[in-house]
Amino acid sequence: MSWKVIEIPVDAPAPLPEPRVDELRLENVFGVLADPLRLGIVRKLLLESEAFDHTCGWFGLDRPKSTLTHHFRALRDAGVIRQRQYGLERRSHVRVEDLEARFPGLLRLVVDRAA
Amino acid sequence: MSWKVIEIPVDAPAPLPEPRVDELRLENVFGVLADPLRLGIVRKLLLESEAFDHTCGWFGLDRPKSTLTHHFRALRDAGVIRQRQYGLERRSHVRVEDLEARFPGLLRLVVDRAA
DNA sequence: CTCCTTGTACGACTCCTATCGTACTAGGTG
DNA sequence: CACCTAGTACGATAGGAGTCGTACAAGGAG
Repeated sequence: MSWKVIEIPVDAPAPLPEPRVDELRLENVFGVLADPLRLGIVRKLLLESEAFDHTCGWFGLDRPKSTLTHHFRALRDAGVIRQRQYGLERRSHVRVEDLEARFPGLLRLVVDRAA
Repeated sequence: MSWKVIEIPVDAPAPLPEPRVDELRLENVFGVLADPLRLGIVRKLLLESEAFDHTCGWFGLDRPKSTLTHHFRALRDAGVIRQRQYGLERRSHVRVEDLEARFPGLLRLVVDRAA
């Protein structure tokens, strides 16, 4: 993998409910990535995230908060991102290792061909 | 590629209207493959097609004809399959080379993880 | 405590899409 | 010609998903 794998501190909050690796289904992942806004979110996370994960506000998306909640929830339900609650903020990062293990090469497609 | 690339005779009918390779968009391909029925169609074509392409009836899908027309059209509009009219029949095959050129590894995911 | 911030929950609205019945067209066969 | 067959076209329906406003909950700062 050419993108950075995020390292989570051991004392980080537990992830919010999410599907296990063996529960990931290709139809669901395809479905959730078929939306341009969500594809852009995942792509930005893969390309620009650095040492840690990010809040919804970091993406600079010009949409109401309730819309963003909807999309981040969809991404988490499909198993594409992992979310943790840090006080006020809910931070997200792509489940790179899980997705790569189950669907090798998928994230490469997202990074290369999202334009 | 491990699946068979179909060879079309030179005197075959022209393909029905379809997007060019450079018009293929990842969101559209993801969207069209997010449907379980369509994912199954593409997977079956990749795994079981032999020397030539196939009619709608070959798939043995227990759905009305109008439903099948709808799904095959969606696959063609997204650029996943190519269709040619042979007299009465309309035969389909996956655009393996085009998809592999634009989204390398995508079809591998479909074949391996459609269960 | 009060105020601000981050994000959720709920509901409404709209649009898209999957499904299917029916009617129809085109090509092939006798 | 009549008849069958593969598939389209059209329309109706129902369910799902994207969008968003509003109200609300929880954490942090003063």
